[in-house]
Amino acid sequence: MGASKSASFSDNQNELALFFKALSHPARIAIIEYLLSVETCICGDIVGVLPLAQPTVSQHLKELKNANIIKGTIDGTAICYCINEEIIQKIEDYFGLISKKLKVKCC
Amino acid sequence: MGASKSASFSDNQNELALFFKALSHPARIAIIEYLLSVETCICGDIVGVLPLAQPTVSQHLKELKNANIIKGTIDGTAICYCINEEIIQKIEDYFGLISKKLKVKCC
DNA sequence: TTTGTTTATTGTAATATTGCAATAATCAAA
DNA sequence: TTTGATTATTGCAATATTACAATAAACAAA
Repeated sequence: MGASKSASFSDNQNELALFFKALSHPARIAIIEYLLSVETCICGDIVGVLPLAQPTVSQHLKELKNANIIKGTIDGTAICYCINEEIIQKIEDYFGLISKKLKVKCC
Repeated sequence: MGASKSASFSDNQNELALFFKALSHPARIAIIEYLLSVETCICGDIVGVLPLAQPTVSQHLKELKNANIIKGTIDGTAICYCINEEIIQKIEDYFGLISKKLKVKCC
């Protein structure tokens, strides 16, 4: 074997794992940090910012998009990428919940 | 090629990516949820809870430990596992920071 | 239409992850 | 010391990820 036994876990567990998997590469962290640093969402220069070839960057962007972490809309020849606020809020809440549970229960 | 070009990114970006990688598997999410659900940190029955063989669970626990997400201390024949509060707080803060930036900048 | 610019897709090689049987290691209790 | 219980390690097969050259697709402007 070798494939992940995702069918053995709950939908919620798989969903969370997929979200974190999308963030599990430094290039994708760098993309998010770049999107946060620019003043506008319209940004057609992500390729020039990263130390990776264009097809590789395109692939990483696709993964972030599939995971619903960024949104991309066509803007002439360029693509406008934005961070999806909703999902960030959702994850912040998730860790907040964990924190709250830990404060009560941990030794 | 095919290996991750981690040397091309900052220490902080790599560190974050490694943290998320440790959470990028449903079994490891399940382990964390289980640790949160039990009333005490002393828990030698994680293997029985997961739909995976003992060596596989042991491997997942090792990865969570390496990522500093859980702490394990020996307690007789069993191992006592706990969630590392510090790192959870750190990540909660990270997403909080992203949220704050988004509220100001996003279109 | 041709050219230039930008992003996506395909194909492929290198590397990493996942899962588990077999086995080892550790330690408490008989 | 032997037995039983629990966790770790090793070795290997199946699968997934990463990176990029080559190429395609889409579109604006000359």
